[in-house]
Amino acid sequence: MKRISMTFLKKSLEMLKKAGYKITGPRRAVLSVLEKAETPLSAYDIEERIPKSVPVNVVTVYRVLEVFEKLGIAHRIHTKEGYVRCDFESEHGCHFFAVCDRCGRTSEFLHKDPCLLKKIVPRNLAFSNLKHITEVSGLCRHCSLTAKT
Amino acid sequence: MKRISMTFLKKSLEMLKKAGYKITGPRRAVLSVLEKAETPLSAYDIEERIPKSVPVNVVTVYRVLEVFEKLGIAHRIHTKEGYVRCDFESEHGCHFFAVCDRCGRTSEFLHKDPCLLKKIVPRNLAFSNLKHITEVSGLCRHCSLTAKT
DNA sequence: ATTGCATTTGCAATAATATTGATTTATGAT
DNA sequence: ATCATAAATCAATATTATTGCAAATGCAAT
Repeated sequence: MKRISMTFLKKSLEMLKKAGYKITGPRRAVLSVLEKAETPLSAYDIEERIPKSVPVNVVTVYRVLEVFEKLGIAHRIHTKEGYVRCDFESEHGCHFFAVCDRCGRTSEFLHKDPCLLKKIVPRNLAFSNLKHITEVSGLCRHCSLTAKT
Repeated sequence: MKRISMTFLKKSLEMLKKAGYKITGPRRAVLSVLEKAETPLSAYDIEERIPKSVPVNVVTVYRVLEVFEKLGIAHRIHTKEGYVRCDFESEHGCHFFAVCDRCGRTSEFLHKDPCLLKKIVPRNLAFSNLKHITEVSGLCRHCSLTAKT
């Protein structure tokens, strides 16, 4: 059976249902904003981008994002404050987000080697449960071409 | 000539001078707090730990930290909100901070391979100027032994 | 020691971000 | 169509961060 790539929205709704969460207006609205976003958005950013015809309270946005993060629908970027959608491309490997220091645009990618982090962290630190979602930062292609200094 | 390992305080003061910044009471006070800290501290945390005999305003702490981060004296941890001191152990290699998800204790370490990050980020992302200071998180030894679920 | 002066600090006000509890509303299952 | 329950809203408050400006401080030169 061939694997069919699903849209962010469709897959997200499916994940919500599966986890027993209800499909509500605010959740749809936030998904829709995340889907279009090119950079990480704060809860307030998201609130602003939701059509005023169906206003959603910021507090609600916070709570929706909390659920989304728990389910792996959205990821909270720390390098640059804000949330971005997850892409679900694969279940395996090491999950990374690359954040551009200049424009903030974020790219998600997977490294095929799931043990990569273990190689990075020195043995004597004895860290376990290493997070598979990690952020790195630098300059994206566009910004490194137009960079000054 | 033999390399002599310097204390955090001494080296920091030297760095400030070299960069043309003045050695002031608040700056000494913040350095002293960072030196003792075992976990990342917010500006407010730091303010609290400064002896009330020579109080330093939070706003000042913010500004001091800003300078420290620019000079590489302190590093702002994103995985866990707060600042930690830098250790200056070496100029080369890849700089990492490992943050414990449970207790927040932070360890700094270097990976001898300076190009490690380039191996992680896929070529087609074309990120340049990859930050040499990166954070990873997981459970430290102590916490993984006493962890529940 | 004293002076001059740029840098740094403190203060007050405000902005931005995040959290809570109580109440109302809307969803999904029946 | 009804109903139990999850979710959304509102208002209030907490936390974290930023700004402009007047006053104080560090430090180099006298």
